[in-house]
Amino acid sequence: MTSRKKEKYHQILDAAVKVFAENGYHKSQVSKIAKVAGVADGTIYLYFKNKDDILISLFQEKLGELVEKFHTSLEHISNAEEAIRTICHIHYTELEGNIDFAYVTQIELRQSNMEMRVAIGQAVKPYIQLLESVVNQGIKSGQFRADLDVKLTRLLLFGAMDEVVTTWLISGQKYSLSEQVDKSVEFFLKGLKAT
Amino acid sequence: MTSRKKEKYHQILDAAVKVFAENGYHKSQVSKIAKVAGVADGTIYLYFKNKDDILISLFQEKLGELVEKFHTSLEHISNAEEAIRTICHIHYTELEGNIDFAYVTQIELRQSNMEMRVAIGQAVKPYIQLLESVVNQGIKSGQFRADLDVKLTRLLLFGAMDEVVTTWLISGQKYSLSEQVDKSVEFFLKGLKAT
Amino acid sequence: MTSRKKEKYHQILDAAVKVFAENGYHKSQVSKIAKVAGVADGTIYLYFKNKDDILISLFQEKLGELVEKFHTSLEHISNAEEAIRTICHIHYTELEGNIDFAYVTQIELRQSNMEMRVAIGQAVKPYIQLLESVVNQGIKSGQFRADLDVKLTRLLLFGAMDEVVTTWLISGQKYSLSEQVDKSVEFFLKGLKAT
Amino acid sequence: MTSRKKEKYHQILDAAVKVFAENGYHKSQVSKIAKVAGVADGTIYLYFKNKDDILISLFQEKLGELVEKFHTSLEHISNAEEAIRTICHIHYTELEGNIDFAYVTQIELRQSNMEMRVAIGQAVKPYIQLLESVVNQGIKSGQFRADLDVKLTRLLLFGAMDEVVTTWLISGQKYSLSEQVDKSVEFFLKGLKAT
DNA sequence: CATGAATGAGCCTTCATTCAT
DNA sequence: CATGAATGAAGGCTCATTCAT
Repeated sequence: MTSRKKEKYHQILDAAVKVFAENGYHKSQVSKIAKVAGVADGTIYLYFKNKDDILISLFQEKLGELVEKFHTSLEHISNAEEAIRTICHIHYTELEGNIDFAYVTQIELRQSNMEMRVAIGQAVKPYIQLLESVVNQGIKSGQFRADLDVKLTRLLLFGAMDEVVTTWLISGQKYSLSEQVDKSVEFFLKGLKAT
Repeated sequence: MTSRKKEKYHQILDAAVKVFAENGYHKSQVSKIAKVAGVADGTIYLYFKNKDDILISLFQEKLGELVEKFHTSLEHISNAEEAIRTICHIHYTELEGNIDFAYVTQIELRQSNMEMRVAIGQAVKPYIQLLESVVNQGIKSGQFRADLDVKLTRLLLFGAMDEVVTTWLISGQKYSLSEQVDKSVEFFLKGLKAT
Repeated sequence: MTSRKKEKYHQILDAAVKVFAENGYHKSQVSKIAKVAGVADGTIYLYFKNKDDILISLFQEKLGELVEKFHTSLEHISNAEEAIRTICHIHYTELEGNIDFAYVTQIELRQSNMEMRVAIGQAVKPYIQLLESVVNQGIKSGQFRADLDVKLTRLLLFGAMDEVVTTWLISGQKYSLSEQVDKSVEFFLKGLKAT
Repeated sequence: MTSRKKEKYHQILDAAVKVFAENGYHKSQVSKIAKVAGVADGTIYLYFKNKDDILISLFQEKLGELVEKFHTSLEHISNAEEAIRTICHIHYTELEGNIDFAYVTQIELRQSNMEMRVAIGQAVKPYIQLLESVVNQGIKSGQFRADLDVKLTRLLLFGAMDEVVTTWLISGQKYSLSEQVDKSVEFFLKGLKAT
């Protein structure tokens, strides 16, 4: 029973990614998602509160998986520099490898009202916190500057990577996103300064 | 004649900033903007092609002014480090000082379809190019690392600042944005590394 | 299921005849039709593509019924003169007996754009063809002149009857339309000439 | 002064024929007519009460000229048969030679509400009366049947010709309209009957 | 659990008309 | 007489959501 429920739940989410990515959030009708998912319109509302909820759930679900991946990959990495590199690598490659999800994340998800953004903020928090813990770890180990403002730094890191992904996406993915990892990480670690 | 035209044009844009900031783009009726601007609904369409055009024009107009400010402020600054600091300072303080515009820029503007994002991209370009020229100048002067990927770096800088502003905005502006300038700039210049 | 669907479909068409006849096509709001039909505005669009489609469907539906009547009545009539008389009789009496439909047919239907007129032309075709077949039959039987241009004649017949109906309608139906049958038919058969 | 007035009046009417014929009445903006006429929007309202009035005036004006032509041509024709032939000839050739006006007359003019149709009816009246007088004359001279219902006959004649023109127009003017004169007149004179 | 027909609120845009200049 | 910027009423259509089956 529960597994069947989950099954349909994921059917709908999978359909939603496709439809949102193809048409954009506002131009995606719930009925279209239902059609792609192979369920009736009304069935959507047995699994989701409303259309917004589909987008939020979609994001939470997928981001949850992603954060899972981050944690798994970082499990045996104690070196902060290496951790930063790993995070950036996963961030870029995962989105590069799943353009539909990337599209929803970088473009459609921003088409949200204030309430939704708060919900989305909650979903992103684990990732932001992951960044924070890595920075903290780096400071503790002496690899990173002790005077870093951790709360600010995590934003700067996330924002920088986020912008790179979005620009790559809007450009039409004309170049390799994963090839930007090394230079991005180098910027994070060494900054702009020559010395 | 032309000045009167411009007058009404700006009346409408000023009204639009307020209305968009207060209600969000999709929940802002054109008639509401007209009311706030003190013109008839139809008058809007003498100055703008449609609702989207209001948002785009608004952004272009205001961002144009902002880029103007950047250029003016940078005119007598040849030091690349100082230029980065100035840019970040203006970026943060201008948006901190004009929350309505910040809101439209950081939140509402993202609620746009692909076509609009392209138009917006065009408007942001001058700013991105400004960042690029500063980075180039820093490399040339030897202040910045010669191996920087300029195209990537400008995105990392912009994305980092952009995220800081958005997060500050969504947090409810509970802290000072302009106080983040120094630490942000330090991150840009020195990166994460301890040495 | 299907019968219920048909039910609502005809509910809407019946409402449309009334509303169009009373207010004219352009001054008839879809919402008014919905109200009279006892359905929600949106329901209209489950059965019709748009407002134009209502008018076209209405015409096709009703004219279809009418052509049916013509065929039924002509089934056992082999005499061409009698056939002409029957057609004219049905044409006048049916419209006289259904003023709302007559109004829509003679007045509102003409308020259509070129695209609609093409669709309408298609619907009228069976009737025009009926006229043609009767004329052909009359020629074959020797009752009608062999040198008649059939394609032209059918138009002259239709146009003449059509104008009589329209004029009667615009006059405010101050006289009996069906009483015009004999004289009309006599004109068709004998023309103007004295001999 | 008056002549100048008339000048602009006709400028506008000429523009209106073109614009109505090209776009249809409902899709023709007053501003478009003004543009084509080379006057300001507001100027239109110095010469016409409203948009409807343009169409009606246009029709009255042009039809007046046409009726004038009818009268001139019929001046020296005392033979009723010949008169019918002349009328049909002028009716077809004039409209064939002025497709814009034909379009407005046969298609756009029908896109009118009840009030307009009454006004139009008034304008057509002289033509209908002309037909009536010819029929009367034919009866008096013994050329036409004495038992003709004159009021009905004039409608049958007008309606028949009108339909021929409209069908020719909608067909895309693929054949010669003026070549239909002889057969049409023959139908009017001899009717359908063989003997 | 699932369906899908029905609902009905909501809004951008057009354009005939006016009137201050 | 002429202008044309400004007006503002008006309505077709969409689509998220519901609920009887």
